[in-house]
Formats: sequence, C-alpha cells, structure tokens
Amino acid sequence: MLSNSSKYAIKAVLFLALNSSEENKVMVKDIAGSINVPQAYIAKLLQELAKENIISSTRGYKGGFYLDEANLNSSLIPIIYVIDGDKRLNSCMLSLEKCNEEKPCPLHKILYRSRNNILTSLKSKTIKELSADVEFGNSFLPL
Amino acid sequence: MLSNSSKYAIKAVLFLALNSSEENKVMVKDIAGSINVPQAYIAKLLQELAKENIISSTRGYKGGFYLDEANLNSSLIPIIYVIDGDKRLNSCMLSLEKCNEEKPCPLHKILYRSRNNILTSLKSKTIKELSADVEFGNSFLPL
DNA sequence: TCTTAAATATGATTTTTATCATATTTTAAT
DNA sequence: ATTAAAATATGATAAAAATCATATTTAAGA
Repeated sequence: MLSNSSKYAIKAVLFLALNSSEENKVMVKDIAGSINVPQAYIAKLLQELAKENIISSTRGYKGGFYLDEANLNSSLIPIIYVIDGDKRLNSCMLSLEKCNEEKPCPLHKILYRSRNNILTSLKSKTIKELSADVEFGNSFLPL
Repeated sequence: MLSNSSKYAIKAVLFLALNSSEENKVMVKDIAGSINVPQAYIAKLLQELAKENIISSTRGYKGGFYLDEANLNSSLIPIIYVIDGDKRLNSCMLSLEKCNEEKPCPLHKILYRSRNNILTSLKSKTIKELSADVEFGNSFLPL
C-alpha cells in the first residue's frame, strides 16, 4: 500500500506534530532516534517534505524541523503524494489502465468501496486530529 | 498493496480460469501474450504457483498450464501469499510491529475495518466466481 | 566577523524487485 | 528409441527502492 519511505515520513510528521512547535524545533538526529529510522535516510525525506511545505524548517544554529498551523491542519495525503507519487493510491489493484466503473476489472467491485473509504478517511483526518488521538490515549506510537 | 509479481500472477490465473481446462492446457507463450507480461518473467511465477499446487501443469509435448477443480475453488489469497509472503497483506499500514486492537497506531481505526473488508472479500470469492463474473460481462479483463 | 550547529543538495552504495536467458527434464507422438 | 515440444531449475542482468555519506549553505551567538 505505502512505500517504506512514506511510512517513515508519516511517522516523522506525527512525531513532529506531537513534539515540535515554532518555538521548539527538533533536529533530524532526534527525529531519527525517536522513530527508529536511519538518520541520513529520514533526513532526505524530511528535506523533500520541507521543500513542498508539508513541514517547516529553519537551518543554522537553533534550527530544526517543526509543524506550523497550516502543516497541522493538512491530512497525510500530501505526504504520500510527494513521497510515492499519485499512482500508488489511485491505481487499480491489478494496475489495469482501463479499469473503471464502466469496465471494472474482476477485483474492482470487491475492492472499490473499501479502498474509497480508506482514501476518504485519510483525506478528512488532519494531522492535528491524529496527534490529538495519541495525546488522549486513543492511539499509540511505539517504536 | 500488491507487488507487480502478484498482479501478474493473478492476471495469469484468471486467464487460465477463463481459457484452460485439463483437456485444454495452455502454454506460457500464450499466457504471456494474452496478459501482456514478458514470457520469461511470467514463466517463473507460474512455476512457483505450480509447485505450490495453486495451478496445475504437465510438461512435455502437449503440456501446459491449466486449473483443475480444486484450483478453481480456491481464492486469490494463496497466490498473494506465495508470491509476496504473508506480511504484505497482514501488517499494519505503518508497519508497526505492536499495532493491534489494544494498542492501535494512529491510523489503525481509520483503516482497520476497510482493510478487513478487503481481506474478507478476497478470501471468500473463488477464482471460479471471479471468472464467471467476466463470462457474464459483469467485469472485464483488457490488456 | 568568526565559529558552530543546524538543514540542504547531491550523489554513491546496497538491497530488493523485476526482468531476461538458458540448460535440463519430462511427455507424447512417430 | 528418437525426436520435438513443453515445463522446470537455476542463475544472470537490469531497474528501482532503500540506505548511507559528505560537501555546501544558512542562521545565531560570541
């Protein structure tokens, strides 16, 4: 469903949602340590996200990454799009170009509704809401 | 969600369901041509499936691949397991080892029900049923 | 303005997945 | 028995994804 990279990126962003603010930036080293992903690897991903304004950053002394209000009010979808491209979420399960409602592939009916539910949920839930769930103990982020 | 290889394998199996029988075996060359996958590649995949008795085959003159009744009454799940392994279908969307109902990751609630629906559907629908859908014009298999 | 600590840019390496090639074994027909 | 046509076994190559490394740029503090 998602690439490894996307998963890492999502973890990092959720970590930032919980542990950073404009006044309290955190650096790659700490992010990498906390989410258990090699530093050089997550650094590269964070750079892509920052370039697309999905997360915020400042460099130099006292610099680091954080989420501003706009970042927090976005969903996870842009992360997936930037890291994995658009095909990953939208292509038919058998990767048939021409699969659609009129000419559905054999798996289309089985999967379409569920898959759409997933996408709709992912789109509607903001990062801020996801991190609130963790803060209130409704969900967890080990490892 | 699925690897390329699994997708190819599923296509090949559906093709066999529609176009083969014990009396009418078809050879890799024809399968490859019909589903638009390189012959050497699909050959390897078919061999794995045959070894696991997911599809049937005989070699030599007049040999080829086909599905027997047992093959037809199975679901697509074993194909995915053999080609992609078990993790692919069952691991949490963030690949957190410890994600479960008691300690759900932030995406768990959003995704769990839909994902389960997908798995249940995949498990319950037989290859025979899927190919019947195509025969009755309820679904299609271009390319 | 110099130094230090951070992100950024760039690219090299490794691992995995996808693809291709070919020699061997088996089966049926002659 | 011999031959031809098929799958099978094995492994080589290519492409993509994941991982690692390092030089450059930027910002703040002394």
